[in-house]
Amino acid sequence: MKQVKAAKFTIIKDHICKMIESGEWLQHSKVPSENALAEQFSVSRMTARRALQELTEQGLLVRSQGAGTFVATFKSQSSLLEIRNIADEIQERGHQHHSIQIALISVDVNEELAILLGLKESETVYYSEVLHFENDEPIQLEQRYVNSKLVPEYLQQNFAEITPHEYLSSEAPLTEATNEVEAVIANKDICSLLQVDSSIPCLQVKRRTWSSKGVVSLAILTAPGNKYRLGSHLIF
Amino acid sequence: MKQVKAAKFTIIKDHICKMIESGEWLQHSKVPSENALAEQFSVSRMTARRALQELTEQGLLVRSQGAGTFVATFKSQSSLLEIRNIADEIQERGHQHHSIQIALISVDVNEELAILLGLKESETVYYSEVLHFENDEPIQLEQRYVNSKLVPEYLQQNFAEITPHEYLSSEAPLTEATNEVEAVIANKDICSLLQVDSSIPCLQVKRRTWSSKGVVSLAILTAPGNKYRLGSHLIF
DNA sequence: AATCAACACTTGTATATACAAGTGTTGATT
DNA sequence: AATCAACACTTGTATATACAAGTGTTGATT
Repeated sequence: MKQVKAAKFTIIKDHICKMIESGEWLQHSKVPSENALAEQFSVSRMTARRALQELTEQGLLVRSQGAGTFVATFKSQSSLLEIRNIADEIQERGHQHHSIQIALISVDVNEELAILLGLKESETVYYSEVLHFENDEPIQLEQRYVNSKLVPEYLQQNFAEITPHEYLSSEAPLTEATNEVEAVIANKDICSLLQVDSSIPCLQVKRRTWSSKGVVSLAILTAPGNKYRLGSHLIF
Repeated sequence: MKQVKAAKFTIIKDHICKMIESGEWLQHSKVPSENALAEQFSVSRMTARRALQELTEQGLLVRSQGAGTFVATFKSQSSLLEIRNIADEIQERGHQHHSIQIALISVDVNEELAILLGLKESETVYYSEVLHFENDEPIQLEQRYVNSKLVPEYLQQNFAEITPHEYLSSEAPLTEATNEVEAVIANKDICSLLQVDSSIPCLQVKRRTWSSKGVVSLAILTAPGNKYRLGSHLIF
């Protein structure tokens, strides 16, 4: 693992992200000014400015000339050039999640799952089931199958601390993903976890992610379709 | 209309856009370096850099430290980053479609529709409703509101021959789009058009498209969620 | 001919500085 | 009490400068 010296503006960005994600800085609260950050981190104003600027582009902050910089309204659809999965969006708003179960599964080579993950004979898969909350309401169920060859220590993670997505991103940098979106009526178990009536349509995203070494995981994300929207923004 | 003096970096951005859009600079061709642009436009390197930087974020250019800046690959970005709307996919398989109705609508400035389309006082909207088929089965309902200023001859088109999407693409080259995906229970009219039971969840995509002159159209695409999938593929 | 160090050129990060322009507060004037 | 000009503070744009770091070419050495 090559340790690259982090650029100064990323240190400031990380700091601000942490303050927001941890809930220390709430919606609409004022963020230190460029000059304040510059002094605090002993950098020039332009460097502090870059950190604020990039976070603004990512939709975490909003800025107003003369007035200052503020933590963005969490609800706002901020996504650029990406189909963001719902969990990612929640993450930015300081989400909570409960791990329901994790397991090691043996998969038959001919099963669809094995094909999707590109598994060979007698390879195994890790499975995790995590429920995501926002404001104490269940908002998304994440069922994830992970290639055990590529991420051997997956099951040892404490998914109360870190989301599967966060862990996978840190461990095996993702280079690519495919998404399939369906509208479904979820089964009883999922409905009861999400606390929705079984007649309510849900959005279901099947997302496969790749690292440079192959398919890392297949995530099945289910969310009530009336509560949450999947936004995207694209340029031709 | 207050005429604001354009910032220097936008002048450079506009110039580069024009060179690419006009076809003068082809895919992968080398773009002048920061220093070259700085001299050409009599600005500092940092200002020229900003123009290149922002166009890179928009996906028009790609940059490589040491090597230079190049015009991005046109096709790859769009197909990779696109949520393909269901009609587009059908199109590739030789689809059929029936026009159900077309109309001219007056919209109140305060209505959501007027806001979404960026309409001013007393401007009008064209409305079209087209049902798409595959193998003689209804597969998607397309309800589309079109800015009558930007596409004045919309209603004159024969939508038995050409799909609204095809026509709009030819008429006002689309530069940008936002999509919102929801899982919904469609109303009775839509269900009967799609020939599905009213308990079946549907995928509903709200897609707004822009040309360089503004919002061109708002399309509401509804499809049975169990039959059809919305696929996408993205690169981080 | 093959090798490779030196070099010119490119983008990336960072600083210090200047002025423009918008916002909200403070305090003198009415 | 109401008004509003002055002011401090904020973000936005722009410049000049320095060095880091990656790339591709050139030319001397082998």
